[in-house]
Amino acid sequence: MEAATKEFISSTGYGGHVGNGRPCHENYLKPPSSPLQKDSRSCSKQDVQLQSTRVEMGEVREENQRLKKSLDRIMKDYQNLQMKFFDIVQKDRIKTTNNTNNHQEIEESDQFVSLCLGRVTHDTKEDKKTVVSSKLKEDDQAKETSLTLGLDRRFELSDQSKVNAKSFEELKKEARETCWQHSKVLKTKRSGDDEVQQQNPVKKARVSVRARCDTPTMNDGCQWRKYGQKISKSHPCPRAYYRCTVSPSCPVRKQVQRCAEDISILITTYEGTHNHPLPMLATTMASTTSAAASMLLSESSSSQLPAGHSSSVTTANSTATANLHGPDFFKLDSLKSKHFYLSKSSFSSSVPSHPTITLDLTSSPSSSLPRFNIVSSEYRPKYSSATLNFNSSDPNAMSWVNGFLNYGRQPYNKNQIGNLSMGRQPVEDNYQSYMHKKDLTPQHSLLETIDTATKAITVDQRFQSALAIALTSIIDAGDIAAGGAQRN
DNA sequence: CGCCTTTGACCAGCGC
DNA sequence: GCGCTGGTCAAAGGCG
Repeated sequence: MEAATKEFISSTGYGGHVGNGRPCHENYLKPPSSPLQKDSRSCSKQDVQLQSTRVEMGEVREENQRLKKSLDRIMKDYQNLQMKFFDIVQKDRIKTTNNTNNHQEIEESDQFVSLCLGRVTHDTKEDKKTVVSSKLKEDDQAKETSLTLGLDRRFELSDQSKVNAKSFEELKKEARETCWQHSKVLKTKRSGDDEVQQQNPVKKARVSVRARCDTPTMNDGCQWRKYGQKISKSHPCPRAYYRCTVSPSCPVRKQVQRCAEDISILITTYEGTHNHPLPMLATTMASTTSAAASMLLSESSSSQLPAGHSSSVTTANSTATANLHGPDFFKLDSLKSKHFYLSKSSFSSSVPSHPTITLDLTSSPSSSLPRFNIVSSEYRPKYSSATLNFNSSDPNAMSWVNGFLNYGRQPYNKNQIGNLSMGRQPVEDNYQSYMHKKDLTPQHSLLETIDTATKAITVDQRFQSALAIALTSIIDAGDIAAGGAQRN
């Protein structure tokens, strides 16, 4: 906060240093250089200037105090809103869970895919599945504090299948545990997966992230090892295949490819679920992709249901809600608002592929759309795909700078780049966007408060810079406190 | 020496 | 059945 104030002062030119770098009070306290005061007119002129500078300083101090107070208020409102929103989400989750249980009776062989990105508590499974083996429960408990990234396939088994749920899940688990440890074991695993595929031909859901990035890959906080590269005829840029190397058994993979139209845009596609703790940055990224995929999956499932039935992706949603913390909170829940982000008519396509959702984090000068709007969709049969657009002509748009995810306006201090400097303002914009769509009147006054503050912020660039630094310092402090600040 | 990237080969799925 | 394509393997070589 102090740093913000100082920066604000210096950037506004109201700084306490005048000309020679000495504090101004030193200037006007210093006796005139000439004891004879031969130029009394210039001296009085100086006095006037000093007086006016003093007055300005006083005004700036008051202004800074006001800004501090209003910033504090915004932060408190923000936290309150988080808590309220969390309550709403929990209630929604309970409702969805009930609907899902009803749905299970109707759609016996329905299958769904869920995401468990970020910090995950697996107890939500127990809410959904009536038949869960004790072994799996133990396994889930063991993983309760783990972090996962990627997409986790889950299968809603038919009643018949439920009878064999244990053996089925055990097969899956065994296959996962032995994954990539040995080539022969790998083939065993793949054959195991083949069994799964035969029973459930739906491919793994993917989350594709489009972002401007000047490095070969985006730094998403994870360690990756390149295991292949392909050049396709239809695409001028090669596609690189990476797998997560944080844990040898981690099944998560990603594909990285430059956009054909604009090679400055990097398209990263994630697939799979991390089975190991993740660094903070990766968790943040995971939450973002999780939210997107949750929406996709939610729509995918609901699109196959009769009207009136809610999505069967409650596992994904409830998992996601368990991860709510910080700015991701908004994204997760905003994305879950299917009424806003996806239309059911969108899901009709013709080319079979992985269900894929695209997060467009590129900033396009031609776009004036608000963030988190869908601008285009690449829908495929059975496996829905969608594109979320974070585009904006607004410089606050998210982007990858030097390989690091950067939310919001570029910080003045470039050292902050690696810290995922996710400014509150864009988050608040997202939140407002969501809230306006949902028309949640109880928080309306709070929204107005935030809206007013947001306008004030966006109008005054100097305040933006001061605020950005202040907020970044808060976030940094939080990261340090959490011991999770990861810089790669 | 271990880890990583590169790259040609291989395999499976899909369309014709 | 054939060819194309996406995805993966694994040997070879580079690098610290």
